[in-house]
Amino acid sequence: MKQPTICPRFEKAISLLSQRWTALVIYQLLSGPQRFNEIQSSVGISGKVLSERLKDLEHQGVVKREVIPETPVIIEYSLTEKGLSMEPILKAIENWSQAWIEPGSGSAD
Amino acid sequence: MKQPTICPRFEKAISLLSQRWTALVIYQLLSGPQRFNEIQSSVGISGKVLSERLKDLEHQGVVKREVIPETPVIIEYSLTEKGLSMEPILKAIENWSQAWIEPGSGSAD
DNA sequence: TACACTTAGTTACATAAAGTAAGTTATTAT
DNA sequence: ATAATAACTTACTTTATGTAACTAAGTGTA
Repeated sequence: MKQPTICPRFEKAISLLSQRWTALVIYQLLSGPQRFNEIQSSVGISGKVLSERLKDLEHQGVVKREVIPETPVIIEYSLTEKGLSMEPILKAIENWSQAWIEPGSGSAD
Repeated sequence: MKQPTICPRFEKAISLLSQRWTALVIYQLLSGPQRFNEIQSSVGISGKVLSERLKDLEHQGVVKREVIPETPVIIEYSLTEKGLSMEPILKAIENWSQAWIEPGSGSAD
């Protein structure tokens, strides 16, 4: 049994961010709207999982999917207001990583 | 092929925080040194995974394990300086969750 | 001393999540 | 018509988590 000593809203936010790849995908989208393959190759995630994550993030109102009826049709993913508001979190992680993680070591991939 | 558009230090920090339970354990320890069972019951993690996480966090210099030779012997886990310096991250998540997550809904995990 | 209880784990086995790679549908370039 | 690209999906394998029982050391009680 879990007795939530911890705030359920906080837990929910954590469980969102603790999903593998989610934070990285959001971070990537922070630099602007992007297409599926763009995100996939810059983040290094498999198509399968990216597709899952994007759907999930869409349902949670963090990411917006737009079909742009250009020449062949472009599908563009971007952050919603909710997603953009996570920037301070990602920046905090970035700052911490600059201060405390040494670059050279182990396996990042 | 993956081309790391993303800073390896940042990725490393993310992969640390994206491990299930890790952020919650650190958050919990932010409120002070605690014992194994205390963390386990407040976070709602299994002993097996907690043990793994704690070892991992120790290796990464985030958590410190201390054996206190009191009456029966107490094993206390606490954050190192590196661990304490993650507070802004957790606070940012907390703030975001207060602003953007509604408490009542679905499945947290 | 024997029996039960607590702490701090570990072990074995079951289920869920991720990775890999090939396949799909639509469109476009040659 | 053939090959290529974008955006996914499907099938199958590997890894991570969950569950629950078990261990070792110490303590409390009768």
